[in-house]
Parts: sequence; C-alpha cells; structure tokens
Amino acid sequence: MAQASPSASAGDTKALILDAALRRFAEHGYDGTSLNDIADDVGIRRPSILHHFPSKEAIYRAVLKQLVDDWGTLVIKAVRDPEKGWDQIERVLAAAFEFFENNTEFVRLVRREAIAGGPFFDEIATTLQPLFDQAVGFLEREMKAGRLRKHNAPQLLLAGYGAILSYFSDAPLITVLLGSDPLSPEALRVHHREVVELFRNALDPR
Amino acid sequence: MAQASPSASAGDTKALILDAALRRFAEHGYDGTSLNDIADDVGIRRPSILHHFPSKEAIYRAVLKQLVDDWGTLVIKAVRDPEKGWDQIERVLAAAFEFFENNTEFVRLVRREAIAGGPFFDEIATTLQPLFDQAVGFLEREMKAGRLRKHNAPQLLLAGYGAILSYFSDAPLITVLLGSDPLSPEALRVHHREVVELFRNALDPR
DNA sequence: GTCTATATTCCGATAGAC
DNA sequence: GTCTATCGGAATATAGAC
Repeated sequence: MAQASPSASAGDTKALILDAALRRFAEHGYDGTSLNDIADDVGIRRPSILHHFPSKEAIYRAVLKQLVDDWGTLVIKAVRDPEKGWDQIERVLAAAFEFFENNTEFVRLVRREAIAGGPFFDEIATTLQPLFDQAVGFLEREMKAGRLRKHNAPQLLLAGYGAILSYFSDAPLITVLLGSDPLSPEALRVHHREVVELFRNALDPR
Repeated sequence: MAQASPSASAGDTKALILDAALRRFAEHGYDGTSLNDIADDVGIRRPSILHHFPSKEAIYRAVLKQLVDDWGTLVIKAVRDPEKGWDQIERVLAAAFEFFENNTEFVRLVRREAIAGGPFFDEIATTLQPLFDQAVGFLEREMKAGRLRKHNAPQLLLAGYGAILSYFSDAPLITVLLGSDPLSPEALRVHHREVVELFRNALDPR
C-alpha cells in the first residue's frame, strides 16, 4: 500500500530524514538548519545522517527535488482536459490552493529561494520558467479569443502568484495582523473566495 | 548638508557598516551573513566591526530599526490630508511603489522576517499591525459609504500586500520568469499600472 | 546502520598592542 | 579606531569500532 503523504511514519530512516529536513529547512532556512537539528528530530546522531546522504547540500537538493516534482505533477493534472476562459482559471486556482494548503513547507522553501537565490536557485527558476510561459500563453490566447478581458498577462500572473503564495509563506506575520490563524479551514475558505473574486472582477467578461 | 540616501559614501565607518550589513542581510539573511562578510565589504577587519556595535545582533537590530522608521515616516506622510475612496488608494499605492523601488532591501528583509520569524519577528509584526488595522478601517469605512465596492477588507489588503511585495522581494526569480529585469523603470511602470488596474476593477464603483 | 571520537573550519566575541 | 592573536563553541565531515 502506497503512502499518499510525502512523509513516512516508520522504518525507512532515509524518508524520516527527508521529512525532518523539509520542515527544518522551510522553517529556518538552509543556513539556519544544522545536521544536529535534523538528527534530533529523527532521533539519531549526526553522523548517522551522513550514512544516508553524502552531505547537507545533498539533503537539501533531495528535499527540493521532491517538492518540485510534486508541484509539476499537480500542474500536469490541472491543465489536462482544460476548460475555456474563466472556468479553467477557477479550476487551476482551486488545485493550487489545495496543494499549497497541504504543502505549506513547499511555499516557504520556494519563497526563500526566490528572495535571494538559495544554493539551488537556478534549478528552481529554470523548472518554473516553462510553467510560467505556458500560463502566459493560455491567458493571452483566451484574451485574444475574447473569453477573458484584456490585460498584461505576465504582470497579472505575477500579481496572482504574489497574492496567493504570500498568504501561505507569510502566515506567521499574517497571524499577528489578523489576530487569528490564517491557515484554519475557515480562513482559507474566505481567502480563496476573495482571491477568486479579485481576479474574476479583472478577467471574467461575463 | 544632510544626506537623503540611507547610505553613506565616506568617513563615517558606522554608517558604512550599516549600509553593508543591510545589503548582506537582505541578500543572504541573518544566518547567512557573517561579520567577516560585512567587514570585507567595508574594507576593515572583523574585530573593528565590534568596536562600533556590541554584537552582530545589535547591527541587525539597528538595520531593521532604520528601515521600519523610514517606512513609518512614509506612511504618515501618505495618509496626511487623505482623499476619499479610490483616489486615496491610488495615492497610497503610488507612495508605496516609490518607497519599495528605492528600498528593495527593506522588502526582502521584512519578507524574511515574515516567513519564519527572524530574530526580531515580534518587533516587526507589532509595528506593522496598527498600520494594517488603520488601512482595514479606511477600507471598511469607504465601502460602507459606497465610495468603494464591498469586499472582505482584510483579505483584499493581504492580497494587495502579497501582490506588490512579492514583485520586489522575488525579483531574482521574476527576472528568470520574465527574461528581463523586473526592476527597470520601464518594467516597474508596467507593473504599477497593472496592479492599480487589478484593484480598480475590484474596488472603484465608477 | 548507528555509534563515539576526532579532524578541520568557521563563527562571534574579547584582550591588548599600536 | 584598527589591528593581530586568541578563546570558546558549533558547524560539516570523516575514521573506525560495534
């Protein structure tokens, strides 16, 4: 029986290391995470970590690869059998929200990379670049066909990227600003609805 | 004659340290920056840094305080003699864009704090919180008066926060996605116009 | 596969000469 | 005010026993 969650709960030490490393790297960044931190979470000693991975950098790379692969899989599923116009956008938004909700570490890690170029910035950037181009292409096609109102497609996409990702990546700050948990199911529902409405106002010609 | 820029170009070593530290902390984070890095940029040795500041943490705190003070000053100026409805929003947006354009390090530093809680997360959060409440109050008042279309004000504000800040904080990634410099005057003009239009579609009842 | 012990390097911070 | 020299500690990584 396969495990749906990216984490493992028993047996495979390698998976336990990746799971602990993901949480640590997302929370404290690459420089702010030591092999001792990861080893403590797993419940083993530092050198035992390096029996499974050749270096700290290799662990980080493996964590990143797993996340980007998961994201790529989701995107492929989301753009299969595409709808036209606004319906497709709502579909992709819903898929993205669900993914981010279940992978908040992904968002924070990618954001850390985006800000400054972590150790493997180029890898992430070149992976995301074709997905971005594909989305821009879709938007421009639908605008030209009159199924979406005309806008600067790349800029609109970047605005959406920022609005959605920030809500997850900056959850600690937003918790203070709102005075309540922004990641509760109720709060996420409200945020989702508001973002959809914001872009529907700009894009939906109906 | 006073110096308008936050940086110094000669003489005052303390200011040179702050200037170098700001750039290093914004680019590589607190953990990713060593006193040697800063000292190298200034052109002195590591212990000389600690003649001007008692510790690395004190330098970070000083950098942060200067940025938050600058931001507070801008906000105070921007909300003086407020306009009504959409005009005021456009005014504040223009002021914010100009500030971020001239203080890209501010954006990246605040974002690092927002993601995980840097060393002084609480300070930043409690400083920004009343500004957030003030903005929410304005939006809700204007919506009630019919000068703005009704929305979930906090959520809309968070969406705007994310859309605008991400463009600056994630400039390294966006450079790859767009294939051109997102911080060029021309690109900033386009981005500014698109963000204004996005929110005008949602808010302006005219 | 996990451990103890250790090599090496870098860190922040201090002491004291000039 | 800046320097060299050094302390104490933590980091990654390796060697080798079990």
